[in-house]
Amino acid sequence: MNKAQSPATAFREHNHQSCRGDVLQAADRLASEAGLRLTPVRRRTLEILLEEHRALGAYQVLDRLADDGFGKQPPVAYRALEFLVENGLAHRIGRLNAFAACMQPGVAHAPTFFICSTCDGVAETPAFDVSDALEFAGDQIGFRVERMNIEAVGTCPSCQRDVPK
Amino acid sequence: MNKAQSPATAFREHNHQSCRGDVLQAADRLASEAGLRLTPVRRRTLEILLEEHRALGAYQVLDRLADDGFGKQPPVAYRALEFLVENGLAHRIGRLNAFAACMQPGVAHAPTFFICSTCDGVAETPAFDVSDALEFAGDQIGFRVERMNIEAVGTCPSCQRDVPK
DNA sequence: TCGATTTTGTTATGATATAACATTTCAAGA
DNA sequence: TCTTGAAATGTTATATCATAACAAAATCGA
Repeated sequence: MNKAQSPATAFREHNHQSCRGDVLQAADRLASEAGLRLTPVRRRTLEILLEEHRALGAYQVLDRLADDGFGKQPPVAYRALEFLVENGLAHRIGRLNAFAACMQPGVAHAPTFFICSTCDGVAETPAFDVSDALEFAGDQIGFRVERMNIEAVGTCPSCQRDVPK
Repeated sequence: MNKAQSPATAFREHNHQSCRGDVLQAADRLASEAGLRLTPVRRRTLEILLEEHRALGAYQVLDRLADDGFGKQPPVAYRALEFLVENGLAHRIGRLNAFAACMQPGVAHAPTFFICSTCDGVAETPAFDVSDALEFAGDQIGFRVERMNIEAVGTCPSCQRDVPK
């Protein structure tokens, strides 16, 4: 497990330069292996999501894409984001109507997010227990689970320190 | 545990008339105990959500409220829905930008939803394992969980029968 | 009853998302 | 290498979801 894959890197001091690079590299590898077309807009979109450990709205992404000379209309961003989500390179966070890069690309997992309501930081952890439990709960009622969305809103360690309740 | 509270009633044959009544009754009791003002718009909004085991968008709710002589503008619905959500009588489903009545009002729980992508049915189950696991995962990284949102999208038992994969 | 507070309603606007279609790019087979 | 169909990109236009700001009415306690 590399640095980018260890749990909750987002909320800890880390070399973000390399964390970002790791994910991007994994995405490139994945793309060439799976025959995905990680085109310039798509790759740039992923880079944008990776710039910070935060979820970005589609229009924030769009602004940056436009700055870089890509199209200026909403579908440009939505399509790139949709591609990334469908191919497991990013996740949509329902609670925020926003998107975040996947920190474990290629590793099968149900995305589990911890969203800090103070700093808007987003951490993604493997949390297999959680997804297993949800899958099991589905089985119990005969529900075939296809996708899951697990989100916790609260306060991250660093924001707890800043304003100690 | 009454009928309305048993897991995944939504996906089973049941007397919806009474299931609805049970929840409404529990809401009334809760309101008088906690001093909540379950006013006409708010109560009607809850009734509307209870009419089917589906999540409704705010504008769908608004249309029905308007038909009943309440205000015709978005804030009317959003405010009533917000009140219900804040007081645990309804939940917002991020994935759908929609709202569903809480089927276990007054019972402390993290809402766990099973959303059928075929029929749009929504079941809420207690699934304590899931929320416990999520809470635990939060502890591990020092994240203080305040609210959670757990959603699974897939196919409900009855829709699996109709179109057997 | 009076005054403060909450609730309801309105207008106006902001934020998020997609449909439909034209143009360009790309990759695979002839 | 040329052709051609599919995929990707870009545009316009519009749909859908959500809230800010303020006025009027209802409610509740002193």
